[in-house]
Amino acid sequence: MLSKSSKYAIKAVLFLALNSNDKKKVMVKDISEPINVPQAYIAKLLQKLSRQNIISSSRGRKGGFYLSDNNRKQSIMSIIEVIDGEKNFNSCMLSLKECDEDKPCPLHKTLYPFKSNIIRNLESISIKELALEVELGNAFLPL
Amino acid sequence: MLSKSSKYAIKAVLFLALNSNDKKKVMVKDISEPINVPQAYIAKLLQKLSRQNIISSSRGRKGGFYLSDNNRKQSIMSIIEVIDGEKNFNSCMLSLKECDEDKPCPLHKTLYPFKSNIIRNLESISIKELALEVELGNAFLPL
DNA sequence: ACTAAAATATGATAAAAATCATTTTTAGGA
DNA sequence: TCCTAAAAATGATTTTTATCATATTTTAGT
Repeated sequence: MLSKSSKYAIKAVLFLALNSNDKKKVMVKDISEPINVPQAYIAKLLQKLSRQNIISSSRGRKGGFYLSDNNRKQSIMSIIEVIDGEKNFNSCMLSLKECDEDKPCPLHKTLYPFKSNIIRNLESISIKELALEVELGNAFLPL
Repeated sequence: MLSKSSKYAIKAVLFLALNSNDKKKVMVKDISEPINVPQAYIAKLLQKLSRQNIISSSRGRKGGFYLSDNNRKQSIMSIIEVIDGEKNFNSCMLSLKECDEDKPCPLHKTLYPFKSNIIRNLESISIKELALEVELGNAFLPL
């Protein structure tokens, strides 16, 4: 469903949402350790997200990654799109090229409604909202 | 979501549902071509399915793959389980080891209901039922 | 029995995804 | 200005997934 990379990225962004702001930057090694993802690997993902303005970064001394207020307004889907390139979600369950309401694959009718709801949710939930759930103790981010 | 292998396998099984029975066996090359999957590759998948009694086969002259009446009663999920090994579906959206109702990951609450419905559907739809949809012209199996 | 046609088994190769290592650029502080 | 700490860039390696190739067994027909 989600690639490992997307999962890592979401975890890292949530970690940043909870532990950073424009005054308080966090460097990769202090992100990679608590979320339990190899440092060099998460660094690459963060750079990609930063280039697409999903997260912010500054380099050099006192540098690090962080989330601005604007960053926090982005949807969870935007993270996935940057990392996985949206292909995964929008494609047919059986990977038939031509699969839509008119010419649905055998699984389309039963599964598409659910899938489409998942997509809609991921598009509508913002980083900020999701982080709030963790702050309120309604959700957890272990390992 | 589904691995390429699972998708191939489902297509092949549906093809067999539509084009074979215990009197009419089909050999790999006559399956691989219409469903557009490399012959040697689909052969491996079919062998795996055959070993787990999802489909039937007989070798030697006049041999081939086919679906018995019992085979057709199997669920679509059973195909996926044989090929992918069920890991993919039952795991948390963020791959956290500990993620359940008590200690949900941030995406659990919003997405689990949909995912769980998808799983339930795949478990309840039989091969026969899905093939019927294609026969009735309600669903298509192109490419 | 023999042969040819089929699945089955095994292992090799290729492609993609994930991980690791090294170098370069940038910016703050002495 | 120069040193150092950080991200950014680049590219190499490993692992997993997908694909290909070859040999082995089984079975029907002669």
